[in-house]
Amino acid sequence: MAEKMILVDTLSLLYRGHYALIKSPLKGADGTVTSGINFLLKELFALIENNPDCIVAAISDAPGPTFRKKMFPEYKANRSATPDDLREQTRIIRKLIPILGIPFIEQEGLEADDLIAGFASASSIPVLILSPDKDLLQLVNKNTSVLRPGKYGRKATLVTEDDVEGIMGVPAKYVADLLALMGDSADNIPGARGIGPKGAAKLIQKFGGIEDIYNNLNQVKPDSIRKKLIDSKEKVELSLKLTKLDVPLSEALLSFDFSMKEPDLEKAIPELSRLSLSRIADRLGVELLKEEKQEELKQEFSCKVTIVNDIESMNLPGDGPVCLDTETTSVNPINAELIGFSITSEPGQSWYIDYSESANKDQILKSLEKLISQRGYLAQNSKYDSRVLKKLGVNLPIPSDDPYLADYILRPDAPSHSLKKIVPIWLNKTMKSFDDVSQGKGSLLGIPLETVAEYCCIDSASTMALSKVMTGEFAKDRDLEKLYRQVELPLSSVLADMEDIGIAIDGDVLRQEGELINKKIFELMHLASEQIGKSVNLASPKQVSVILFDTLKIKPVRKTSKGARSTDMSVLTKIRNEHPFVETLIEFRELAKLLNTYIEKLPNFVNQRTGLIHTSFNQAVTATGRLSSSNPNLQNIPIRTSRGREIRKCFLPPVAGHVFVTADYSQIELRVLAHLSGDENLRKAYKENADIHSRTAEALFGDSSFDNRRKAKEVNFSIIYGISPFGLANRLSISRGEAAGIISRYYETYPQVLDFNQKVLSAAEENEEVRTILGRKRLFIGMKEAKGNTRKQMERTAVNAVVQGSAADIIKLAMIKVDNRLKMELPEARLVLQVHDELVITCPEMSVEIAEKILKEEMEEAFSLEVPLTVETGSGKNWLEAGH
DNA sequence: ATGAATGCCTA
DNA sequence: GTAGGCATTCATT
Repeated sequence: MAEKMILVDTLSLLYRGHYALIKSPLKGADGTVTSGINFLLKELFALIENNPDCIVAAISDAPGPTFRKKMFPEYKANRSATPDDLREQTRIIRKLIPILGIPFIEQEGLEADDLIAGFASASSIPVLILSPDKDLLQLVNKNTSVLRPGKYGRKATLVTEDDVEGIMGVPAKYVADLLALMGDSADNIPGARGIGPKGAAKLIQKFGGIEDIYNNLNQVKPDSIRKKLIDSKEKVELSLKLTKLDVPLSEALLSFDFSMKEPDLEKAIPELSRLSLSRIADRLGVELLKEEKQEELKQEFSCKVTIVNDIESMNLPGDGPVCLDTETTSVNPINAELIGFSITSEPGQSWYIDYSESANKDQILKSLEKLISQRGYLAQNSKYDSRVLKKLGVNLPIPSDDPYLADYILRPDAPSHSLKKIVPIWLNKTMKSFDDVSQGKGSLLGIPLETVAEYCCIDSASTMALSKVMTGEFAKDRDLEKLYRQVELPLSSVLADMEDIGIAIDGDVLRQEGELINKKIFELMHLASEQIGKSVNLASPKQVSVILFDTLKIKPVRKTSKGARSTDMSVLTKIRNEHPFVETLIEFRELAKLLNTYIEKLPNFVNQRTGLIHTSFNQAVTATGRLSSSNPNLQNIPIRTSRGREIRKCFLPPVAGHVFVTADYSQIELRVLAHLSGDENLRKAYKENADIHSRTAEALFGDSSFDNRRKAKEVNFSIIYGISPFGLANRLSISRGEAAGIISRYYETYPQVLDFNQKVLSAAEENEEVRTILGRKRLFIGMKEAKGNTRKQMERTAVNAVVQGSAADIIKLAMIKVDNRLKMELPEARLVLQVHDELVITCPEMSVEIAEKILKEEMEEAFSLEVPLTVETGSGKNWLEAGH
C-alpha cells in the first residue's frame, strides 16, 4: 500500500525552469529549447526516487477556457502570449510524461490547482504537492504539505502546516482570502483597491477570513481602510472565488488511476535523444541514440493533398506569393516535359494538377501565369521551374523566395542546399527521396497519379514552410537578407535566361582540330617509346613516375600529398633538360588535355533540340559566393597557350547574325583590396590609373624591368590568395628567406593592406566568420584554437574569402544591371556567359558599339568603390576574336 | 560502378 | 598560397 500521494503542478514547474534559464536556454540535439522540461523532469524523478511507495499524478492545465475565465473574462487577461519555445515544451511534456509511465491528468475547464486541491482534500493518505506556486499553500494542513523547488541546482524546501504563516503572514486556511484581498496583477485578480500584502495580512490576523472582516466592518480601523473595503466589496468577493481552490471533483475524476506504469522505452528513447535529456535517460537506465539513428526516427513532412483539374478549383487562401513545384521527365530543363505541378499558398495544404493528362492545357498555363503575375511565386531552385514553364510560354517574374538560395546565404558551409537536405534541418522533418517515389526507375512516368501528386505537393508545401522560417532568420541579419533578396533572387532569373540562350560551337572545326591533335598524340606516344625503350601509358602518373625516377634515374623534385613522387608540370619544368622524354611528356599532357577535356567532350553537350550548348551556372556551390559552371564547364576554356586558345574559335553566338561582345574587369580583386583596406598607396596608384604591377615592382625591386614586373605581379596575386613565404618562394623559385623579405617590403609599401589582413583575421577569430563587401558570410569555426599549418591555411582562406567574395558580389550586381539595361535598350542582345570577372553577351553585329557602352557603364558603376573600376571590352564573331 | 589520387584548365 | 570542374588511372565494391 502506498504511503504517500504526490501531486505535481506540471506547468508551473515547466515555466519556472524555462524562465530560470531564459538567458542561456538548454537545447536538444535538434535545437528545441528544453530548460523547462529538464527542470520539471529532474524535480519529478528526484521526488519519485525519494518516495518509492508513492503514487503520483502530473497535473496540467487543460487547453481552453477555465471556469474562472468564464466567470471573469479578464482573468489572466493581461498575460503576454506564451513564447513559442515554451508552448512547444508544454506540447512535448503532455506527450512525454505518459510515455515515461507517469500518470498524467488534465480536465477541461479546470486548472491544475483545482485538480490538485480536489485530490488533496479527497486523499486518505498524506499528500505532497510539488509546486512553486504560492496559491497552493492554501491547501496545506496536517495531511498535506507543499514542496517548493529551489532555483536550478538548489534544494527544494518543504512547507508543512507550521511553516505557512511564516511565509505568507497568515495561516494556510486564510491564504486564499489573503490573495483575494491583496489581488494579483499576474493573474489579473482585482483584490481590494489600495490594500496590499501587508494590509491584507493585518486584517486577516485580526478578524480571520474575508467573510469575518466584512461582518466586522465597523471595527476596522483606520477609516480609510474601511472605506477601501466597502468600495471594493464586489471585487473582493469575486477575487475570493478566483483564488479559492474548492471545486468538487467528480467521482470519475477521483477514481483516476495513480499507479506508475512501465515507461514506453521505444517511444521514450528517441524523444529523449532528440531533446538531449541524457540525465533523464540515465534514470530510466537507457542510453540516448546516436545522431544518425535519430535522423531515421524523425517524422516525415506531410500536407493535405488535393488533386484538381484546374487552378480555379483550388480556392487558394490568402493573397501572397504562391509556392510552385513542377514534376517533369528530365533534370535538364531543356529536355523536360511537364508532367504536373503543385501550388501551395499556406504550408499544410497543396493542390496538384496533372498537366500531362489534362484536356485544357492552354487554359491551365494561362491561369497559372495570371495567378503568379497577381500574387508572385516562390520555389525551391526556382531557376529550374521557371525554365520549364518558359518553354511552355509561361514567363515567371523574379521569385519572392527560393529556399535553395536562402540556405546558401544563411548556411554557406552546408555541403548541399537541396530540399531533401534542408527540410530536416530547418523543419525537423524527413523527406521521401525521388528514388523512393520513382521506384528506382529514375522517372515519374508510369507512377500512380496519387503518388506523384503527394510527392509534388509535399515539395511545394515544405518549400513554403521553409520560406517562412527562413524569413524569420533573415530578420536577424538584414545584410544577409538584402544580399539574398536584392542580389541572389534577381540573379537567378538572369542565370535562367543565360542557360536557356546557350552558346553555339563549330563542330566541324572542332573535329578537324581533333583529328590533327589525335595524330600528334600518336606520334608523341611512339616517340616516347623510342626515347625510353619501352612502352608506357603517358596518361598514368604512376607509370610516368617509374620511367622518370627509376628508369631514367632523374632525381625526384617533390612528393605528392600522398607521398608519391610528383610528376606535375611544376616538376617537369624543373627537369625538362634532364632527358628528351620530359619534353615529349609535357607536349603529350598539353594535347591530351585539350583533346580529352574539350575537343572530344564539348560536342557531346550539344542539345539535340536546340543545337546549342546550355551550361549550368550553379549559384549555390562555391564557398566564396562565386558562380560555378558545369555540364560543361565554360569557365575553364583554355586561353593561356596558343594551341589551347584555338578552342575559343569554335565558340559562336547562339543567334544567326550575332557577334559576341566581351567585357572584363581589370584587376577587380586588387581594386577591391584597395577599397577594403583603404591603403593610401594602392588607392593612389589606381586613381592615377598607373600600372599596378610596375608600381609594386619599383617599390619592391627598385625598377620595373620586365622580369621585376613579372615577379611583382606574382606578389600582387599572392596577396589576394593569402600570402605565405613558402608559397611565394615556390612560385618565384627563390628561397623562403628572400620571399619573406619581399613580403615585408610589400607591407612597407602598402601598410594598410597589412592592417586589413589582421582585421580580417581577428574577425575570423572573434566571430568565427568573415564578411564580404555585401555582407556575405563564410564561416571559420575553431579559428582561435587552430594551430600550425591548419591555422595558416585558415588565415589564407579567410583573407581570400573577403577579397574574392567581394569581387563576386560586385559582378553579380553588374549582371543584374546589365541584364536590365539590355532588356530596356537592346532587347536583341543577351548575356550568355560569366567567367568570374568577364561577361559575354551576344548581339546583332550592328549593335556592338551600344552593347559595349552598356556593358562598360553598368559594370563600372555596379558598385561604387574608393578606387575606379575599369572594364575593357572587345567584340568578334567568335569567342577568341571577341576576347583580348 | 564508385571513389581516391593525380593532374590541369580557368579566374 | 585562393576558388572551381573534370579528365584518367587504379584499386575497391
